[in-house]
Amino acid sequence: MRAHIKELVTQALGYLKREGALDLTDLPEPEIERTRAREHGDYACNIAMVLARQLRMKPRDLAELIRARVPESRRVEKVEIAGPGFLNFFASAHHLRVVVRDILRAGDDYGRAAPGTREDVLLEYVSANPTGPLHVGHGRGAAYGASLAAVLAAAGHRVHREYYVNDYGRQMDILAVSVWLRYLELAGERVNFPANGYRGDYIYDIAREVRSRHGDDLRHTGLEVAEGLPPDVDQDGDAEVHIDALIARARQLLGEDGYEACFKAALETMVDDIRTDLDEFGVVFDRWYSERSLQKSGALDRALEKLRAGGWLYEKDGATWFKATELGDDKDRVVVRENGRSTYFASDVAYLLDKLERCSGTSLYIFGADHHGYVPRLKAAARGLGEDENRLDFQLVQFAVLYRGQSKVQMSTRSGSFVTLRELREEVGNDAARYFYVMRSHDQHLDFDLELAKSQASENPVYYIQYAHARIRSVFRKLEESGMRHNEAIGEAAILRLGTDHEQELLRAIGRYPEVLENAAARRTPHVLAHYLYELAALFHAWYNNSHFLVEDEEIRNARLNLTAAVGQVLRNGLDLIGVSAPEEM
RNA sequence: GCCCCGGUAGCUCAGGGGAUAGAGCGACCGCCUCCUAAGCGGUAGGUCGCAGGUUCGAAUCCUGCCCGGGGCACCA
Repeated sequence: MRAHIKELVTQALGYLKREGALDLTDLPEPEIERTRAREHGDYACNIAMVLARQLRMKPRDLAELIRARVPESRRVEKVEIAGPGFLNFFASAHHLRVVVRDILRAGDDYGRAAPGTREDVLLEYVSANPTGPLHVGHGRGAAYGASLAAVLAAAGHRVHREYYVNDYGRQMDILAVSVWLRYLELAGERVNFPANGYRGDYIYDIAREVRSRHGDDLRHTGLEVAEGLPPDVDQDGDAEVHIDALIARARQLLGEDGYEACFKAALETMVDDIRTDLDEFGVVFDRWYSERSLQKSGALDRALEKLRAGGWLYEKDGATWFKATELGDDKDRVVVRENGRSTYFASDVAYLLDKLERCSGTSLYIFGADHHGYVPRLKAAARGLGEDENRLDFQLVQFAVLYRGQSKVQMSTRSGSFVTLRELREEVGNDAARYFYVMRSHDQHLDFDLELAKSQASENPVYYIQYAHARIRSVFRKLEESGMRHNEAIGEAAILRLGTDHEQELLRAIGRYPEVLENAAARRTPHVLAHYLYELAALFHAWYNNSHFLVEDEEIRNARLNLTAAVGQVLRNGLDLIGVSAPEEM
């Protein structure tokens, strides 16, 4: 509809230009926006105000000139001039009628653009280190990423979803060693657990697993482990130095195979756990991309070679550096350390190159707000690789703070007493969690009220929306119980009899759905969809309370049932995109 | 110090160049012989952080300042 009106205005401008009434070389593209107030019609165009100055005309006079040339359209009832010079378009009854028909015909596809009508998007999200279970912060990134991916796909993008698994760096070694030490502990050895080790209970679970698989094969005495190691912080040493030495000792005592056993057990257990967790949350990926595979495939070397060929690398203090500063970052970045190991950033560059080669469109990153420092260095990397940095899109997800009523829920990763995503899901349910995570703009801090999320009352927006859907289903159940049938054809023919304010509002609202999706996709803001669904539910509840559907008059009854079915369809389609179920009854 | 996000009703937040700034919660007042009251209707409540600037038009864009949150590793 929006495109249609834009076309009408463009044609009107074209006529005027040909008639010589407009002294313009280029015709600007008219902007068509949704009106807010009912008396302003359905769509408004501000073109007269925009052009008035350069044409030295009064906006309202110009608007009148344009209005007189707007072609007739079945979908437009009338065009009015209002305020400082707006052209207000009123949708015709015919248009509203077509909306209901389109929704009922398209069903689950209503609002969905054909795949490939927009550029491809490679979306990476969550990508939490597999060193522990996901916590509630990851949950927001997961819910946001999954909803955004679905919205983008619905808007016509081909979307590829990836989780980048950091299975290479030092943190993974620390995890492996933590598992091994717990394993020794379970075997009855006395070992000191390092200050920087992973302390969560899940480490014991993995250790038990390793023990059941390998028995005492990996066992060494506490003395062998500790002998000659530099002191940990609690003995006035350096925690980092201590744990690095511990990793080296583990490698030495266990040998390549034994060490790998601990490492793999830890990695696989954690990744499986995360995958299951996300799966249950309705968050899925097309590919789990291993950081280690970048080494094996040679992608890492290739990326570094590409940077070197471009003259963006140099050696200093035994390390290899990337000249990020010359490409807009605020400091140069090490890619290969003095010890010969590549950095995490080097992997990032390699992964970036791989993404840009695989995806023709945009590579979209979803980061936690604490990672915003990555943005300039990745843009620099893209430029260093000779790629267009505009093919990268970074969305930063702000923190979520949990509340139980008025009081903040304390979270601390260090002590191991954090609230996991799983705990949150078990407490409030997947539907509420998914909705609450995306109901606020992602670049806004989120206060997540657990009590509200659990509440089964209208104050809880999730239940409110779901209840609207359940009510709709219940109307159709009642219909069958009273021995009546829904006749869509009769309803469609009589759709113009839907004349109450509530009905008109609902017709307008469901017709707006495709534009909501388009907007949510373009701005990467699935929260606008969450808001829209709430508004639609509110309009439905108001209508429901105000009128009866199962009336004697066959025409009115079926027309209302058509509208009811259409509203239910839109609610279902929208809820599906944000990963919330649309229950049949509650 | 530099960088990112924010400051809109008592609280949580929409709106991010347009026409009288919106919603939920909370407060107050109403509505069930009728398809689910897990709902609906109404009332009260705002110098859009402050000061300049751009514009026909600024909560919205720009600059500065104030306040809050986060980030600035040869960590991952």
